[in-house]
Amino acid sequence: MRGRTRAAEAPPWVPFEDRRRARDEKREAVLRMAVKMFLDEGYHRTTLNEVAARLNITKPALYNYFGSKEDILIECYRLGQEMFETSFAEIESESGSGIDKLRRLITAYAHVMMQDFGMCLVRLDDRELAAEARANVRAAKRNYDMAFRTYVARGISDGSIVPCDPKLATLTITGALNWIGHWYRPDGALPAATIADEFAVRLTQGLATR
Amino acid sequence: MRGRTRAAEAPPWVPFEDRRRARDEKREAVLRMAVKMFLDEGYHRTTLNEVAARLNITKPALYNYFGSKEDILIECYRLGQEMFETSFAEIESESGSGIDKLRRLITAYAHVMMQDFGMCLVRLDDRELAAEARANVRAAKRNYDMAFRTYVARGISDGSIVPCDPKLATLTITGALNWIGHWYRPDGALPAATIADEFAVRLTQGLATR
Amino acid sequence: MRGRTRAAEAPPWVPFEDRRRARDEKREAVLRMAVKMFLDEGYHRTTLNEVAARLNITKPALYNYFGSKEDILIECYRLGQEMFETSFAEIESESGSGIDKLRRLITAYAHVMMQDFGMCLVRLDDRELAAEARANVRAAKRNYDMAFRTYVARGISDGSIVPCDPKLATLTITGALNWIGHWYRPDGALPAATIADEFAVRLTQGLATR
Amino acid sequence: MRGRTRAAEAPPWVPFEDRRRARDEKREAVLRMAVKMFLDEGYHRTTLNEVAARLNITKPALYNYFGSKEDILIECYRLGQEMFETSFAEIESESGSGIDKLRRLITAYAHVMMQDFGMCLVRLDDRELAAEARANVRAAKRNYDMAFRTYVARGISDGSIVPCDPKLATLTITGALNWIGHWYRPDGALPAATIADEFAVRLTQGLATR
DNA sequence: TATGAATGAGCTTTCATTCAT
DNA sequence: AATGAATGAAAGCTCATTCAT
Repeated sequence: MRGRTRAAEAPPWVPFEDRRRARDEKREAVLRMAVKMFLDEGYHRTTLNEVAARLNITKPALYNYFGSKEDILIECYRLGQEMFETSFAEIESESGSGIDKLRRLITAYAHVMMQDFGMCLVRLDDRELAAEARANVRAAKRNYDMAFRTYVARGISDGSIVPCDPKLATLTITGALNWIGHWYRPDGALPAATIADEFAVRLTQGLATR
Repeated sequence: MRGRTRAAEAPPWVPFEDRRRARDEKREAVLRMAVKMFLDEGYHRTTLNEVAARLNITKPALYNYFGSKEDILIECYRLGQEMFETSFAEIESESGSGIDKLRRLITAYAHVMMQDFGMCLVRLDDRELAAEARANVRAAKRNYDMAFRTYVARGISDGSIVPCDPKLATLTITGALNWIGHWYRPDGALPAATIADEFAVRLTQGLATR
Repeated sequence: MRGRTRAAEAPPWVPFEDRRRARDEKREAVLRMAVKMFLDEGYHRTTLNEVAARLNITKPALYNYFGSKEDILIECYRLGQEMFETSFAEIESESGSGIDKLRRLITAYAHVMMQDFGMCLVRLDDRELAAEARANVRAAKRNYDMAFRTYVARGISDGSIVPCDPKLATLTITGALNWIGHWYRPDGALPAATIADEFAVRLTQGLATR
Repeated sequence: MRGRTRAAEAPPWVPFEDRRRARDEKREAVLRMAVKMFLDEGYHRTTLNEVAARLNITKPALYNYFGSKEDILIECYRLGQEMFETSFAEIESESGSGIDKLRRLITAYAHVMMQDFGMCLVRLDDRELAAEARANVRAAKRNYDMAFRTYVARGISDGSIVPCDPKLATLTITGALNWIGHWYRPDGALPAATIADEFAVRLTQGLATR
């Protein structure tokens, strides 16, 4: 009865749509809470009980949104990877010399590294993941490294970067960038944009021709 | 014959000394195995049972050498800290311009970071430690950062380093260095000395005046 | 039909109430089983596994009702103390001469001492408890002793008890009473009421004036 | 050779005797320390390590004197029983009316109950013992109870004690006496002799004819 | 006789996960 | 969709006891 009355008042797909949206919002809320707690306390020391409690729900309710604790972790990684990959794709689609693109890549990478899901990739331990998911994550990380290396190599080719070993050059750059995830505090003295821009300058200082 | 001769030559406390030495050696063996496994598998996923099994002893035997799992972890950190601090003290005692000492610090830090106990400080999670030990470790880490910052500042003063913000300059250097602990493989293509020397050059390229 | 009728009659919170009641009942069942086993076998020798097994549940299920083994013990003591204190309060609120109240106290104390939770106070070892809980229990025990001593002193004042040292007089009385917890068997030859009444007579025989 | 020389100097059994005496003394020292700690901390919470440490020896050394922890406990009980039985035998061998002997028994029992080995029988848990030793201890305890009951009955027969139920009369007496083991402190305000004498008076006050 | 080292057995506690409702 | 309750699996730690020396 009630259902019909409602259906008459509004397009029939609205409740479903609403319901799905509500569901998605809750799922996201779980994810945002979980990532914060994973980063704060570590994956192992974060119990699902505590995650649920902070969301004012109970532990089994989480299983409506995720199949397992590991699934939550996988999703954290996935969202982080998405952020990286979106940034990277945009840079790749643009034109510019090797050094230009390298600088843009550094800036973009730094920005992602200062967000919860982005820093997951360096702060959380991918050995928590089962083989498949772990392989996936590691492949992604390697790809990001390769992106840096590719731009360095391109810069050497097009003369915008001084001749050097792209592998070693990249290792210092990505190291400095990844470490951001370990010290950055959103409420700290340094704003994210400053950090990102400074790093782009500093990390390419020795590489640029001129 | 030899036995007798020895007995005549050696002081009577030898057996005790032997025992103590054997004990110390075993303690160290535990530690070396533990640190390897902590680094390989993570602290949480490494069970004392497995550590013991790999040493061909049983779990409770470990308690002859360490009071708790956490004590083993603390000792790993302590040995790492010792390595850093020994290196640092030597550099501090030498003379040289700011940039010189910074370079030596980078080389030394990189070397320690490529050894098991040294990389503990960045690979293991100090949140596993109870309050006191954790505070200790974090203070040590801060000190190391300060050492870098101090040399940069000194270099700016003595004109060997270009004027810049020591804090930001240091963040890229220590980031790149700390990250070594996450990618270095003793059996990899790059020898430790190469990495250390290259990093010293690269990470100061943009800082040196001339 | 019946379902509906019931639903109409009963308030909607009944299921919740039911659940809570069920929960409380189970908690009590745990407690009753635990106290029996603690008394039978001793606290240390009673494992949570055995407690759980006798209740046809598993060990971790116990942790739904109690935070730790010690918490169960604390609760046993608390229930025992409650029984003593309820009895005592009632006697205190009544009127009567010192010897009258002493006799009533003896009877009441004996009765509590012949019940599981009551005899906990003398049969279980309060050194199993952590400092705070132990202090609490010991204070309670001292209070009970003081109640006896107070009534003896009062009886001496009002002339219903012959002059004597209240401390020593009390020590024989409470000793005899506390020991009940060590020999009383519910299925033994002597009914609880007989014991309580006899003790009230016997233990005051030498004290009453006339 | 050396043996002979020695044998010539002194009776051959002396060293053996000495050695045995030394051994016995050590055994006793273990026992005295153990009983103190069992009483102080409880049998379970007293570890052999701690016993050994307090004697400035090591844990396995204890096994030279006792076959197991339980053996130590058994010996504590045995020594306590000996004390009781010696006292009892002496009283039994004397003459006197029922009430006289009952009073002497109370005094003697109280005295034993105020000594370490004596109070073992009521302070330590005989369920720690394996079946045989436990049966032995329990039989002894029953015997002591029976001694009291016998003297009460004898007193009723010879007219020195008023007619009453010997079982119930005895329960108050032995209860008060056994409880001494739970509150007596050697360094307390009441001297042992006072306690023993007072108890003898008080606990028979209601029983004596005249 | 005494020791350091090792062991086996056992216990409490934790936690992700499942299930009936 | 959500809950309370329960579970299996596992981990760290303790301790009496044994053994080679």
